[in-house]
Amino acid sequence: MKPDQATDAKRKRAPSKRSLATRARVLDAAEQVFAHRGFDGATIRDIAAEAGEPIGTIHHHGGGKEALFHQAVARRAEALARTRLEALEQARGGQAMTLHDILDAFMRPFFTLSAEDPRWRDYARLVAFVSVDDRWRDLSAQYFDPTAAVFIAEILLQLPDVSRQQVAAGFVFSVSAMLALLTSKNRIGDLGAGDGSEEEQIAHLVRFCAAGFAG
Amino acid sequence: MKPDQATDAKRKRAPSKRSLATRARVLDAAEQVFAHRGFDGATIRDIAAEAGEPIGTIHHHGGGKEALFHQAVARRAEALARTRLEALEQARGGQAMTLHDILDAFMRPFFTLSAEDPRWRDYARLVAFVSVDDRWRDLSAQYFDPTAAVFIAEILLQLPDVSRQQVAAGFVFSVSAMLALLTSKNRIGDLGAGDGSEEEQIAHLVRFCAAGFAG
DNA sequence: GTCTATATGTAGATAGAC
DNA sequence: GTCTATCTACATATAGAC
Repeated sequence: MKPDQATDAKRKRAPSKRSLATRARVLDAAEQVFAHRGFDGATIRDIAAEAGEPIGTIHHHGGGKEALFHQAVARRAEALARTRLEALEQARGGQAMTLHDILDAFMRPFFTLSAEDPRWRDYARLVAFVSVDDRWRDLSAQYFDPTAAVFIAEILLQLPDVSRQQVAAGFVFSVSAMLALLTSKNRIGDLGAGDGSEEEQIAHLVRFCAAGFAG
Repeated sequence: MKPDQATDAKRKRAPSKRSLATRARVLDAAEQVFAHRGFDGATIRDIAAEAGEPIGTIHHHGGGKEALFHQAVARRAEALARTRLEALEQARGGQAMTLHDILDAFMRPFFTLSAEDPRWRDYARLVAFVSVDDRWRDLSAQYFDPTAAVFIAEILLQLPDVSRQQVAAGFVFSVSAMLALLTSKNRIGDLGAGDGSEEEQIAHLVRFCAAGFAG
C-alpha cells in the first residue's frame, strides 16, 4: 500500500499542485476582503472577483462563507504564534530577560512580518475585526489565547507582586494598543501630524506597555 | 410670529411628543443592534423588531440604514464629550493637575455613564466598531477627534519633553485600551480568571496609561 | 405620523456540464 | 478541479392606504 494514498475513507488523496495554488489564491483574496469589510460586509462574489476565480471555486475550497473566514484567520495564526514563541526563546537566551524583552518578543514579530509581506498587514486588520466582535470569541480563544497564556505567565515571573488579573488586563490593553498601531496608522497621523519611522513607533509601543505594566 | 413655528421653509414644525418618543425608541434599538452586530450584520428588520415598530417607521425616522447609523453614533457623542470636558475643568480646579488626572477625566466618564445606564455600554461597543473600520473614519473624526485634540494638548503641557507624535500615539493606545476594557470584559476574564471590582479595573487602566506616557 | 404591501436588487448556495 | 447557470431567501427601500 502506497503512503499518501490512504484507503482510509476519511482521507482524501493529496491535492494537486494546481489545486493548492488555487486554494492559496482563494485564501489570499478572502483575507484581503474580510480584512477590509469585515465578515458581514464581505461577499463571496467580492472574494471571487479578487481571486480571479469563479464563485463556485470559492465555495469548493472554502466550504461556505463562515468556514472560509475561519480558515483565513487560522492560516497565519500558527506561523504568528511560532514566530512569537521563537522570539521569546531567543530573549530567554540572553541572560536577564526583562519585561521589555518579553513584550518586544510578543509584539515585534507582527510588525516584522508585515514589513516583509503586506498581506500580514491585512491579517492584522482581520484580527482586529475578530477582537472587536464577540461573535468570534471562540476563534480568538482557539488561535490566540494559548500564546497569550504563555506570555502572561512569563510576565508574571517578572512581576511577582502583581496579581494575575492585573497582568491579564495589562496584556489585553497591550494587545489592543498593538492592533491599533498595526491597523490605524491614519488615525494616529490625523491626531498628531507626521509620524516617525515605523521602528520608532514599535519601540514607543513596547516602551509604553512595559512602563504601563511596571507602573 | 411665534417662535418655534418658523415660516422658514427649511424648518419643520416641532415634532409631537409621541413622535419624539418613537424616535428615541428607534435610536435605542438601532444602537443596540448595531452595537452587537456591526453595521453590515445588522438589518433594518432586526432594529424594527427590537424597537417594536414596523419597518416603515424605522425608515421614516432614520432616513435609511446609513443615516440611522450616523445618528446612533452622533446621539451620545455630544453628551460624552461634554462630560469629559467638564471632568477636565474640574481637574483644572484642583491645583497641580497631573497626567493621571487628565487621563482620568477622559476615561472615567464613559464608565460612570455605563454604570448609570447600560445603553452606554452598548454605545461603547458601537464606538469600538467605528474605531476598527476605516469606512467610518470620518465619523470618528467628526465626533471624537475634537475632544481628543483638547486632551492631547493638555497632556503635552504636562510632558514638555515628549513630541506631539508620541503623545498622539500614546493617546491612541490609551483609547484602544479603554475600549477593550469597556467592551471585552469576557476576554480579560478568560485570560486572567476572576476580575476585581470595576472601580479597580478603571483605576488600573488609568494608572497603566499614565505610566505608559511617563515611561 | 404610522403601518402594509410590494418593488427591486443581491446575497449565499448548489446542480450539473465540462 | 473548474466553471456556468440558477434557485431560494432576504436585504433595503418606497408607494400609498390609513
